[in-house]
Amino acid sequence: MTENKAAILKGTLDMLILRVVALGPIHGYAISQRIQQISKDYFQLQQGSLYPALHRLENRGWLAADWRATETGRDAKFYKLTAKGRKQLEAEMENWERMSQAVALILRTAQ
Amino acid sequence: MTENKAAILKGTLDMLILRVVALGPIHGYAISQRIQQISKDYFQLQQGSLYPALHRLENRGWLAADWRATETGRDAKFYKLTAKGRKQLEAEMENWERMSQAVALILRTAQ
DNA sequence: CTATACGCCTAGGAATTCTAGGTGTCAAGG
DNA sequence: CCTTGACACCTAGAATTCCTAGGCGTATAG
Repeated sequence: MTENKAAILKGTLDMLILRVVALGPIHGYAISQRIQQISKDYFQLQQGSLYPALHRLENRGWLAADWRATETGRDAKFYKLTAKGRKQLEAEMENWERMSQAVALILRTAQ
Repeated sequence: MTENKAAILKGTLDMLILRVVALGPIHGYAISQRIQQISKDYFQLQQGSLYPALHRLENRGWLAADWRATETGRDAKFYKLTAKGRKQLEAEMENWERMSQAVALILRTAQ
């Protein structure tokens, strides 16, 4: 039924966004393109997931935003990581490592 | 706030349960113990997550159950994998591999 | 006889992502 | 000129999943 689409695992999106923003100031629309590009088209982030997530991250003080013009002259909301956001990203990455190793333990348990 | 607990990533639980049941017929209570044990106490599966998940998997035809006695003489509901369940498990494991590799691409993007 | 482990269950809340809509600008092609 | 598509933002509500917090009953150890 729904096994065909590359949906994003719930709880992972925040980390992915923080990680991409950590590469340098970037606006929302470009974040989704970048995530898709870096993941070699595996992740296809929907706008209805993207923007609420960005507002959530901003409300929690992990991202800060300001409006600027893009290279092509359009207005866009550029995000950058706050100090809190950087700590959060580190924590989430560590947790991801431990979690995926725990999953690996279960998946690879021979018999 | 909630950064201390080893919550299970949403969407992962079904795969973990299917994988443990694939090791041989086992009842619900033992499944949660086994997941905790194999993951070296990383995952602590709550009963309020476990039993609804088991019913879900049974309804989808991935698990089949029957009541039997445990070694200690108690009644318990033993689950085993169906053919459909085995296919589902394989699909979910493949998907997990691809997904975690896509995450790794993003987390390890230099710069 | 009382606390703990075993073994099952449910209702409701919290959190996250997706579907499906909407707005407006600009550039390219017919 | 005019329509299509990419760009760039937004929201409401559905769907899903997991957790919290209860509940039931039996057996065993202290």
